[in-house]
Amino acid sequence: MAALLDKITEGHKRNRVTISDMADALGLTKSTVSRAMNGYPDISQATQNRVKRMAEKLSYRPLSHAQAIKTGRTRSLGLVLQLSDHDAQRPFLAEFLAGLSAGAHAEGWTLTVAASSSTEDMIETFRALLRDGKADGFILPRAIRYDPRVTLLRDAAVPFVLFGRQDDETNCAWFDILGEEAMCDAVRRLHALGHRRIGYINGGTKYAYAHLREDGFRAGMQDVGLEVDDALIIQDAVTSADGAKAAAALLDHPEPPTAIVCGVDFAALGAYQAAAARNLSVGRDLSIIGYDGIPEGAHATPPLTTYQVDNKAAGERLSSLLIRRVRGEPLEDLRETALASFVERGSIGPVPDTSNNTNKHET
Amino acid sequence: MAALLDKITEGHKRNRVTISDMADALGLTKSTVSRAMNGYPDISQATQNRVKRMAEKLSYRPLSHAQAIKTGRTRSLGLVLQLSDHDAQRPFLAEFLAGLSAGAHAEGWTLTVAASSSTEDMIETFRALLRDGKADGFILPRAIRYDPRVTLLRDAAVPFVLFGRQDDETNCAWFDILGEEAMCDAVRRLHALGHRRIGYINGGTKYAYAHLREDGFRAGMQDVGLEVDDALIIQDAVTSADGAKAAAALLDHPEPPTAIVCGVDFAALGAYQAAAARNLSVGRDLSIIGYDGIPEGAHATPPLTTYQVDNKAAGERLSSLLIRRVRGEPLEDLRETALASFVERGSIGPVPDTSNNTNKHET
DNA sequence: ACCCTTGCCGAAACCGGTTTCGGTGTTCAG
DNA sequence: CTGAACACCGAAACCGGTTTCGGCAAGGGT
Repeated sequence: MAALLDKITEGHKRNRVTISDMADALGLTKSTVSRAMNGYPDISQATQNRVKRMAEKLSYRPLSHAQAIKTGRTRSLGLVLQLSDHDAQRPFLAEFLAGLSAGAHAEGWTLTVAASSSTEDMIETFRALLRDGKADGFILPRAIRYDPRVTLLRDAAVPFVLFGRQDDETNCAWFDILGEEAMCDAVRRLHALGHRRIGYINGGTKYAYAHLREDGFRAGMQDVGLEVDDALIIQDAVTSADGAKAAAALLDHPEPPTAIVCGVDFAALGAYQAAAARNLSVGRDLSIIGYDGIPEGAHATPPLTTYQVDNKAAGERLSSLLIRRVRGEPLEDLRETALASFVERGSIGPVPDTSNNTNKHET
Repeated sequence: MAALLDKITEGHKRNRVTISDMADALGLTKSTVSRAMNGYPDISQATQNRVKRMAEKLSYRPLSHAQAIKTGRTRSLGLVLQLSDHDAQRPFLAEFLAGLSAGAHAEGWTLTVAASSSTEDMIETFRALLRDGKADGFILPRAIRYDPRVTLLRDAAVPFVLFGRQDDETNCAWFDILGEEAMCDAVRRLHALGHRRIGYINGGTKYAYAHLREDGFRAGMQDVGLEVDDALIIQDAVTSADGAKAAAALLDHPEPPTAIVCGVDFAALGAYQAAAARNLSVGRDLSIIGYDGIPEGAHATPPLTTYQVDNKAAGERLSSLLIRRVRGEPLEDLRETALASFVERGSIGPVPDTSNNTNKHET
């Protein structure tokens, strides 16, 4: 009889300890246990401790679905990916997810992800997740300048946190890596190596990061006292093909740059091709600095000097921030930045001998 | 008064239509509505239709958390990633997730993902997700030969579906791409081009796919009447560095192969390097075929001939299979396969002139 | 005409929590 | 000594569903 019962309960719900079990074990009522678990002030400290110790002992954790039906919150973070994004943030995704998951797990939260193809689709996806209470808040990767997701979620009064800074920063929580500092630093380093004509290949201008990085590049140029030649700035290179084309344009300039800073590593790798096509040796004839720290860069020849961003750490921070946001902390306290770390490899070097610089192609 | 009420309800739960609203609108009770929605046989067909039409009209969807508390199921698929995996299935992840998400969304399900670093961690992650009812079943990417996840989940009587085939196929639902067919086909094509000495660089032998693909390679060799020289088979190359080393070993063989088949594209790209280091022109002096269809392959010089797998479609199929599994369909009906599609690019060609084949290095 | 199915649905309990409301027992001022 | 304030907890309603149980009416057999 008892065995039969065991078998039945085992099959479906494995003897999970419920709040009633807790109440029985403690000689209290469900309501008291609930309020103790949630730290309500009208439960004495002594009782709270007693309850929490018992929870520990019985390894009781309130079932999030059960609470959700009353509270509406389910302790889960939402992430909707956009495949149309350039390369679907491919290199980052695994690490980024790992970070998000780790940050969520640390607080006992989970991560629900959805993918969308179009922007329309994306909005619909948000709506569906919200309507079904599948996410208490969202992480918004790859901030766009005037991000439609932000207006959508803000109107719906749904918590979110941006990865990247939006134009209208004041109204959101965000985490970002200071790409502009990296770009600025890149210029300084190149200047220290003697470079005076420095080109810049920017990333996708629809994204917020591109503008920031360009600003950083310009700031660096100003710092070292160089004037920027707008002909040496090219926009919207996010793939290696884009980068090759952009670099080609720079190198075919009457006064070509001796160094190129790239907003994204893929573009930098494209620049390698353009250099090779012109018989320029990267690191000697042409210095290249990228940004992102994709693995392909390390395996290129010569290995790409770049600024490495820690996407796993970013994910962790974002999870943490969003959880705090859902818990009600004010926006102002929920903004963090981090720096990308410089990784010096073989793709930069001192400026080449300038005597026959313009005819370098014939070397 | 009414306005105040509106404001309050709006803030927290946006006037979601509940089962009681349905009951009122229809003049039925909650229980009838519930059973009608779930297609219970003791509700007349007429009433079922009436209820479902009304659900459509009011756009009512039962709240999954609310049902979960009684049923234990929440209409969500679980996916736990292992970062330790070679390159964390990096190239595939975005597409794969998109497919999973699409497949889930089509049935009104969602996807919750978690990441784990170690195997221990992974088991703990499964447990946590199950204990909190965050997933009704799991998708298990990258099948391992004797997969610990399989035993874990089978013991716990939790539905799952494998991406890839396990050694013990009879006990699971799975979806897989027939990599062995691709490898076999590769050999046939190379043979048709005149190649007689063909090397094989396999992927990670801990994974199930590697054994299957090697079998496919051997089967192809047998098909065309070639004997396999075990010295021309190298195992466990999953990165481009691995591939370069493996290919180097093959090319330094006294009787080097004129063609190399690779179990994974990354290894194939590594073989490019080994070829370049020996002044062999890929596509002329040495033919290379890969498998996976990573984007890097298309941009290599020459572009890599490979077998493209559609990871998005795979994800969709896996979601669908798992959902059916959770709904109770028997294992036997839940096995599907697909083929990778051959993509001919520049990395293969007719066998080079054999007269000075062994001295090719000096060319 | 009577009983027994069978089809169909309502009433109410239940799931595992949260929250409102109220009722004790102390304490402390008057 | 009384009354009010306060700290603390129990009783019960509630959230949005599912499920068990039972009741009623129509149909079918004798």
